[in-house]
Amino acid sequence: MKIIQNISAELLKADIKPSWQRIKIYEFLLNNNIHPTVDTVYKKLAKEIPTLSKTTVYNTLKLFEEHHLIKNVNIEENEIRYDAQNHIHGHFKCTQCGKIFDFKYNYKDLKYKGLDDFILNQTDVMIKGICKSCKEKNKSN
Amino acid sequence: MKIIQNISAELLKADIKPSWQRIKIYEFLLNNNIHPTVDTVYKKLAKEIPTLSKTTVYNTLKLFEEHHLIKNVNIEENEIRYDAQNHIHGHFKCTQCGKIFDFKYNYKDLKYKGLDDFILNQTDVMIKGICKSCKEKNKSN
DNA sequence: TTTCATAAATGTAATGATTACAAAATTAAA
DNA sequence: TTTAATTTTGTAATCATTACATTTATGAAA
Repeated sequence: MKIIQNISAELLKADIKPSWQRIKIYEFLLNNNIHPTVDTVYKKLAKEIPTLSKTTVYNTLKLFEEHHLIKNVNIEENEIRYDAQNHIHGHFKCTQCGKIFDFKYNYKDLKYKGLDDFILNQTDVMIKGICKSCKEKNKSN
Repeated sequence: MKIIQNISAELLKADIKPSWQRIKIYEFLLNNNIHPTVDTVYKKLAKEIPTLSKTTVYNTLKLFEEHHLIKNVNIEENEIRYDAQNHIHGHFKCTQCGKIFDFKYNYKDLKYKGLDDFILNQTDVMIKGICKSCKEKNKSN
């Protein structure tokens, strides 16, 4: 749980003017590592900020992304999800229950062929499969 | 360049009845490793098959994917792309020119933490950055 | 060949996420 | 306070995808 002042300071450090909406949106992302969609963020915060517009959520999240405060995680086909975690991790999507799991991997050991003289800014490892819980559920049937 | 008979046989092997549309769509994917969108496939083939419907392209590509003949590559935020290559490779997206590059990586060395007892079906490595050509273009400015 | 049943393809309409845009509200500066 | 700039808001437009009903093609049986 980060307090508002810290959040405000982090926004400023990223060259983002800390408006109330921006603070609340960033706070939500920091306190909810659930790779939320725009709609999820909007619905949760609309309770606290009744005047909140979905366009604001879209604009704000895009702004955060451009300032490298959060990452755009391309897990689902049809919607953007965001992730505010700053440690390197991969995403596992269970194709049965739809849940998304974080996992760690040895990213330092990764070697690439074909990307000489390319600038690598963001690496994502995405795995699809069946999660433990679904796997066990399937066994019992 | 695969010939029609081979393509037909491959479809049958995947339990897919080889209709003319399906053959042409699969042929296009095999001969064009460009991670095409549905729209790209549709537009190219509409010239050869004037009656082709975009819905058919959607349905067919989904069918191919369900039968593990092709893969759904989640490179862009807003559209599905497909890949018929069967060797393991990653995708690099240049955030400047938008081009997508394939690259090889040492996938056998990848180790995961947090996915014990999970079934891993498909692993994707996606990198965003600046390609060599754009990097050099930027230098000269 | 004709008939019938099934599968595949087609076209249109609906959905839903995202974006464009202009107006309203807020903030900062003068 | 006045003014300008920034941020937020709401509505309308866009565009990829899907739903669905109709038409067409295919294949087997008579």
